[in-house]
Amino acid sequence: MSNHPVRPGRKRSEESRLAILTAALELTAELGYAGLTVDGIAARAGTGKQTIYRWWPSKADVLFDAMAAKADLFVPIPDEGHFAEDLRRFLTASFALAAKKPLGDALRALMAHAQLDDEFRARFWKSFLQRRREALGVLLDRATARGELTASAESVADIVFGVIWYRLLTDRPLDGQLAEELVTLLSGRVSA
Amino acid sequence: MSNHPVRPGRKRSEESRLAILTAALELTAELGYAGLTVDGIAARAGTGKQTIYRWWPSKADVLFDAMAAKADLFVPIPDEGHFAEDLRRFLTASFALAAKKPLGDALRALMAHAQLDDEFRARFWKSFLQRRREALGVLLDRATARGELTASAESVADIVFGVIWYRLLTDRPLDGQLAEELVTLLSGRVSA
Amino acid sequence: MSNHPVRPGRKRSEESRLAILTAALELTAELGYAGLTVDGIAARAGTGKQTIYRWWPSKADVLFDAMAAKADLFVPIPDEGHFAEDLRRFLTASFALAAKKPLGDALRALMAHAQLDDEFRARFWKSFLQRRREALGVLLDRATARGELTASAESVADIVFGVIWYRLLTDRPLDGQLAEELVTLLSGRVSA
Amino acid sequence: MSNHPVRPGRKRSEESRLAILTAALELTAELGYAGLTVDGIAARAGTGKQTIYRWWPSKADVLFDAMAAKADLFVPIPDEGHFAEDLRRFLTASFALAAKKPLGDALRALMAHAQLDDEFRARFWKSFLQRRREALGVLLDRATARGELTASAESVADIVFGVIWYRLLTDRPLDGQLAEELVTLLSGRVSA
DNA sequence: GGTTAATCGAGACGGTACGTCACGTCTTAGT
DNA sequence: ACTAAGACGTGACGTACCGTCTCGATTAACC
Repeated sequence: MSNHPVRPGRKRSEESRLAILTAALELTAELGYAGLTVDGIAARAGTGKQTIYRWWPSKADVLFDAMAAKADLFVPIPDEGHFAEDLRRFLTASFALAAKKPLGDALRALMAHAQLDDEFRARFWKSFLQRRREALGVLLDRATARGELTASAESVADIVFGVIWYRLLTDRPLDGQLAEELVTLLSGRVSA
Repeated sequence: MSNHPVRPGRKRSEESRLAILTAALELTAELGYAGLTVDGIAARAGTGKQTIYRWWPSKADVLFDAMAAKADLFVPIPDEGHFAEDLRRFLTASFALAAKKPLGDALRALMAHAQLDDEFRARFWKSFLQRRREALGVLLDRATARGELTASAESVADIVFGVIWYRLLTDRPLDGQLAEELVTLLSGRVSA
Repeated sequence: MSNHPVRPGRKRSEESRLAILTAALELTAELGYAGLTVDGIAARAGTGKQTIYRWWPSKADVLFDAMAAKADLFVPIPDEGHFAEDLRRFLTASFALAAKKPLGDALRALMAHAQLDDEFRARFWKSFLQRRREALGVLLDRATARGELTASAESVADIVFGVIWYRLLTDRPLDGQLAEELVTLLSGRVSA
Repeated sequence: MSNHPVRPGRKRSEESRLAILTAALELTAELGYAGLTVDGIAARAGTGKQTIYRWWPSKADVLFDAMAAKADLFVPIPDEGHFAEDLRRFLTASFALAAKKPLGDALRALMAHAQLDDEFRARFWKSFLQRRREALGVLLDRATARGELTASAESVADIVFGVIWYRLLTDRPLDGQLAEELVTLLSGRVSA
């Protein structure tokens, strides 16, 4: 009944898995995503290249796993009673995530890679972008139920993530003022 | 008085320049940006690779020049009397641009490349992104003067371009409904 | 006890090695050394260029190995009892070697290459020219012991190889008459 | 009747001709023949590349002309009364030539180039090697008339030039002892 | 306890594209 | 006609990574 039928043979090395993820993150921080190579990861991790190719389809997937392992990418937002505060918290958490040192750069790189590799694009959408939308969706559903939204949930999501990604990709910081203006605009409330 | 003092030597070949730009655009359409190579451009254009490297720093710059040569990237928006209509026209023109066949894909690729190449990122910002912001800026200045804006000009620009790029990069179409919601939200007016 | 401690990793491909040597020799015969390129060898051999660069420092080294593999470059001369006959046999064997079709041309090319590449010059001296001198040295030692030499062993070697190379490099055949005159002059004997 | 019919247009620039020859010699001395390029000569000489290609078939021909302009390549040997002394003087003059700093290296390079370029090989033979043989030929004719030769004139020439070139090409100095041994061997005389 | 099978590190392999270099030719304006 | 300057098409260079393929060794489940 298990989907992990007991197979003979050596088990996957947890040590190698971690070494690879660590190496990927370190190398991205040191050389940038453009300087990240599978050979480089393998060398740094003390691993064979095959071990990487066996478990990840591309170096972008390695990097994504590495990020997911090091950071909480999907922070839940408790119900604060009204959308303005919910959104403020969501934005604050998201801005903090993007500002974290190797994280913002890595996300930019993954979004870039997604434009060049159709298969990764699909995986990135499903495993990250869509899940982020769903996290925001929880807030939007609550707001919709309360009649607090000034635009369709779909558009609000596109505005929120659009602004975040646009600032990230154009290398401009995500500051508190922007958050407040978004809250005001999207919740129909004046900020505190 | 001329900034082109007469220099000796053979003049740059206009024929080669055009052949290269055409080849770059064709190959991007046929193979995608990932399949675009300098060797490929040179072969298709019937030029030497050196001729490409002599005049462009990277294949992304070639592609950008090719796009700029084929499409009007900076459409001016006449004063329609109020911001809602100005913005509607700006969005319609921008959405149309992004939907044009090889153009949207090329823009996605250039934004991606900008994430991997710092020098290109600066050039792309100056020669495209910033100029697009300035085009929108004209509208925003008019609206500010009339007191029509619901948020700071800076944030409005980030929202407009953020939504456009986010939809583009996540491969989802830019539809009329989105435009109307943006107009309503940002101009404080109910759409016609 | 082995000087080949077991190393991990895939073994060097004997098949590729042979294909490269064969291709190098064929292409030299077909196009001349000037037309011999690493790209060409790799294409003909069905290998990657890296495989060539991994194992040989230059195309001249490839060609030398190819020659060494196909021909007996260092024929031993049995003791014939007196230097005149020893030398005659050495010359006959050497002349035959130089006259063999792709061999003479290849040797000319390698000597030429040695003039343009200091590192290859050193390798060519050690792996070919010096070993040829040592082969002749055996004969000269026997002759010295018997008191048959008309000049110092060093000078005799320079004369023998000098004449061979000079004729080769000036594209003039090495004929039997020359051999006889050398034998007479250097052994102090009248030829049979 | 003149073989220099008066032609219209600008005369060949003597200044450029000299600058090119000087540059060729300097660059060969500084970088070695392998580092000698037509672009380099033109840049150093302050000349267009076309001017070089108009007057010389290859960079080797430029270098040969440069050498010929700087050194007396064909020193005549006065009749000293007997072959031994004639030969000694010829060898001394030749050894000195080969030892002169940029000259020996340049000669090595030209001989090498001749192996890779059939047309240059023919020109080099006619304009240098053969003329050197003729210079020696004068001595050999005198010796033949006096019955002093120990081998055919042809073979003696091959031995003399063979030894010189072989030592030169294998980067070993031409010393006085070698000269004496050659004199002894070829003139049938004991050296002074 | 031997057999079978999956994994591991290492590293060689066939490829593709890179960005550079030098070639020899052509074009320009000027002498 | 010749010159300096320099852009051009061509083709080879040597390097970097790619993703795949042996190797021999190690580790686990199965018989």
